[in-house]
Amino acid sequence: MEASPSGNRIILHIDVNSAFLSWEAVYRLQHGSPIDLREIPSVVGGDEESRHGIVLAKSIPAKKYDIHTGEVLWQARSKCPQLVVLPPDYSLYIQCSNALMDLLSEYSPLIERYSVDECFLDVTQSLRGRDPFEYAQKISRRVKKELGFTVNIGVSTNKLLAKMASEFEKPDKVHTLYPQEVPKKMWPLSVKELFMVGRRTAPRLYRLNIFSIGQLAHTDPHFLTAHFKSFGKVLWQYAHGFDDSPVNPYGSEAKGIGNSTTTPFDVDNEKEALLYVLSLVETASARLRQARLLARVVSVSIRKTDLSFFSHQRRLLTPTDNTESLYKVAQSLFQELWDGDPLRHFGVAFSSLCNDQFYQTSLFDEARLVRKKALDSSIDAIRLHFGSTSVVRGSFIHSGIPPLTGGVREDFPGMRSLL
DNA sequence: TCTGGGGTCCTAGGACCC
DNA sequence: TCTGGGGTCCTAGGACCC
Repeated sequence: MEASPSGNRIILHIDVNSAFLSWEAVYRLQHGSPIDLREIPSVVGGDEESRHGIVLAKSIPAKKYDIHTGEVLWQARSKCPQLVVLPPDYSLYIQCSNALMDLLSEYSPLIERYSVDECFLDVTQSLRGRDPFEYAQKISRRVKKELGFTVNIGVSTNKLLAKMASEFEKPDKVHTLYPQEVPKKMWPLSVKELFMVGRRTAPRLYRLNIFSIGQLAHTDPHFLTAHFKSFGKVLWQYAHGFDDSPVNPYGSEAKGIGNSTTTPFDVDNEKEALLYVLSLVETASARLRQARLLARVVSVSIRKTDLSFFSHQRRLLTPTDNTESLYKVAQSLFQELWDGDPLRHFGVAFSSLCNDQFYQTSLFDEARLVRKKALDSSIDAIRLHFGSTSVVRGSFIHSGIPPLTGGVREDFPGMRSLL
């Protein structure tokens, strides 16, 4: 293994243009639809009836109507009455995502899947003297030809700059953002365009008279740490384009597994609320077992009708993956958390995970635990073979509440908020 | 007319220990 | 009659990413 002549890495960031929407468009074209959704104002959006009605992805024509991802659908429609709204089809998106990752892995084994529609590729060793920009263009053309959708590719010497570069002009574009190009290409941008500057940090920076990424880069880092603590240093480094995080092909181990849901109607009684908590524990604990992990921390979260958010968590004496044990903790957490106000959202999450090979139990309750474990495995196996609704707890029958809430999906590495 | 669901990381404050 | 200081662990909340 030899380093590139300059000692620099070459990193690509590949980002599918309007991923969910492009994938829907390609699928429909392949199935005989005369319309390319990418060419008309269209969005993929959740179901409004059940209060999931937000924009998940938008076409470029929809963007011209000032429609944003995350916006509520009725608002998007008021901006564009002829807007076409499609329901999401996650299994299709996973297939498209996998196809893309398979194709890209041919260009380097150092591929890190950052989300369902984004990845980093370290091509330092695979370039063999070729020009990185042309190499990226070649990859991009092949994706378009073989998979039917377009990507943006950012080219640079680290992940941060590659990611910033892929955000430049869209769609179907390759951009470079090498360190020497930072003053010209990145510093003029608004500070809100910088990775990690979100809806809360941007206004705080404006109040400090910092409006462009260049101004942020030229701010005394001590001044930034005084205002933002350790995050101030991150902001300053990112504004300069400094980042030495590696492309990690295996992703890091999961730190937490959780499921949450917004309910179709406000929940105002404990019985119904606990059924939602149970249905989330069922799916989240099945994911835990599937990943062969045990949890030491259980947390329960709720959102009230005014969208205020609360959570309680508890550390267990012994890690477990047992549905019943986890539910008991979740139940008590919910009871100490809830003050009786109507709720619109529930969440259950497990963290402080450890490998299930070291499952240790006291002799006292070993027999009980073995039985519980056997029950979980049988139920998991039956659900796997006969469908997720083949075994349902009696308490859910006629309750109007789905017995399993939240997906037991193929595991994607979680999104890192830092690179 | 209220905004999904999956994550990661950081921080403040309190408990507790020596 | 007055309670210092350092360290660790835990919890709740808040920021960010897609």
